[in-house]
Amino acid sequence: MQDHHTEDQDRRHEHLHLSSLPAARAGEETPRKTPVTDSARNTSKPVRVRIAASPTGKCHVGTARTALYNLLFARQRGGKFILRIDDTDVQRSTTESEQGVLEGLRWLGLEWDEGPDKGGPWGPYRQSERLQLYQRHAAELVEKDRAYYCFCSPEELERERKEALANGRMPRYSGRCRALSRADAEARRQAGERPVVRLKIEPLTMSFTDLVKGRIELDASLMGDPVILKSDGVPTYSYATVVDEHEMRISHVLRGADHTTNTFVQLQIYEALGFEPPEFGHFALLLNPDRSKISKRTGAVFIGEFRDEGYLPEAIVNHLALCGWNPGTDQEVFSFDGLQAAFALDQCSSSNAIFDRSKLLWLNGHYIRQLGVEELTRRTLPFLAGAGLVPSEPPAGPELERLKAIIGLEQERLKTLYEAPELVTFFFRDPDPAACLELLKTDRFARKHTPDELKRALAECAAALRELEDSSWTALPLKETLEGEAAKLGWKPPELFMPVRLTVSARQATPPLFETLECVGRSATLRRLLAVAGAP
RNA sequence: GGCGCCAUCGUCUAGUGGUUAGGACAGGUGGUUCUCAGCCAUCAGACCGGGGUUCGACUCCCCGUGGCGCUACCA
Repeated sequence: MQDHHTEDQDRRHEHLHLSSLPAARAGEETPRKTPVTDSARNTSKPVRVRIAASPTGKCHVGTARTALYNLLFARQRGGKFILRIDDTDVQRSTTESEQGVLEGLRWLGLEWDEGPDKGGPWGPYRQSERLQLYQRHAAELVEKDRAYYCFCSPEELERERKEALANGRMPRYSGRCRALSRADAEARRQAGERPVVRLKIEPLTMSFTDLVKGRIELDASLMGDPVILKSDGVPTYSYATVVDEHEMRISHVLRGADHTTNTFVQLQIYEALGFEPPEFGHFALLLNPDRSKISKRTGAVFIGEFRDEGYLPEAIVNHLALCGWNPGTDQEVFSFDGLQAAFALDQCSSSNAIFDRSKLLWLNGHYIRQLGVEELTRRTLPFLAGAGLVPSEPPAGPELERLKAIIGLEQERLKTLYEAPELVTFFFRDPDPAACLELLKTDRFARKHTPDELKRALAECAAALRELEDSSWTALPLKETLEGEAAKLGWKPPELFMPVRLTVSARQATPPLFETLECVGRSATLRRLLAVAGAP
């Protein structure tokens, strides 16, 4: 009897441990019939991974990173990447609110193979559209006596919880309704009461081998019986996820570390349902700069915000990849294909990482410099149009050529697309002469001479420059002319070049002066020089 | 409170008993240069604390401490 009980427990225990390595059982007398190793299972099933997104209306960086890791894993194994909407929280979920999440992922280039918008063999891909499935399995669990109806009221539960806390005990469900007979439960349901369904937790010492964190253990006897179906018939997260992972043939559940502990409840649900659990891997979380849980309070955490701030999707993907994973080499810059080749779960960090903005900014600048001028111009267009510098319909012909020249000049000083309008405005609009004059008084090079001397010099420059025809208004002749003027004045080059720069752009930093003048154009340059030279 | 996970420069991290503890971003300095940016060079900067184990610990073990997570009819 005793033996039988032990063996029974042991067997169940084993079932819950399918993912543990056989080595952990070394010395066991009777070897398992078919010892299953992680690697054996990995190759025996087609790889299907998923991102389970809450329809919160926005795509969170954490969600994006998890999606990326899943996608990379799927692609390198020739598997499928599935997008599922976990919208069982009726309060927060609206039909439109999933749109933001989809947009964010898509903008990053993290395209899914199956999802709510494109269907697939195991849909629907919204949990709210699968309620009957959960309810059916829940009824089976009650039938099999692995779950039971619980009629305890939320108030009652809350009171017990507080009481336990006050007495320093762990708050967990007492299991009172376990004792209810099936007949009583049925009668009360007929009478109109709306119970929840709770899973009967087996008080086992459990463990599983996490693909990124290694072996993790937990004593299930410390858990209370969890609700799997709420009184309104909607499943709880842990339960719905188990049913879906199974029904959708998910082979590897790769998700955030906030789900590590939940995994044990889920393993018990798999066991109760008679489903073989998938592999699990939990990624360490992304944190705020103060090491607190990441939140919208502390700056941008949504993909859409980064897009609006002029970040490139490839920079974000690259940075996200490096936040929690490393290639084991000194390489920092990765294309998506490069990531796909290098990514590995066992190189993923198991300690939390701060989402570092400055490194992202550097990467963004790097990718901007890498882009062809044509492509960079195309991507910058929406920002320029937003600032009213160019019409919203894409320019063509000479207009486009000029725009490309301008963007080309600013390319290596651009860290985000968002900065573009501010940097290039002066190519399109004359600056305020008064503002230029102010700068002439404070700039460290211009300061070498009095405002009157400067105005005279600018007027002379204008006169000299006027001699250049439109056709020879290019960097080299411009350089020769202005160098000649500086020599004539007996000034060091910067003492003249800087005032010219300030006069033409009202900015202390611009691309190289002569290329800049070329792009600003003959008439605008002369007009601006004269405006400041003749300013009061 | 209980349980789980984690702990190397400011940040992301490499490192698996013996290393000048390496790289990248950010910061400092210098060079290139008409400014800025870029590029190049260079400097500074870390093993949470305490006990063990060991000839020898960043590395292994234990205890603290700290962070994060879970402990819901949220996901």
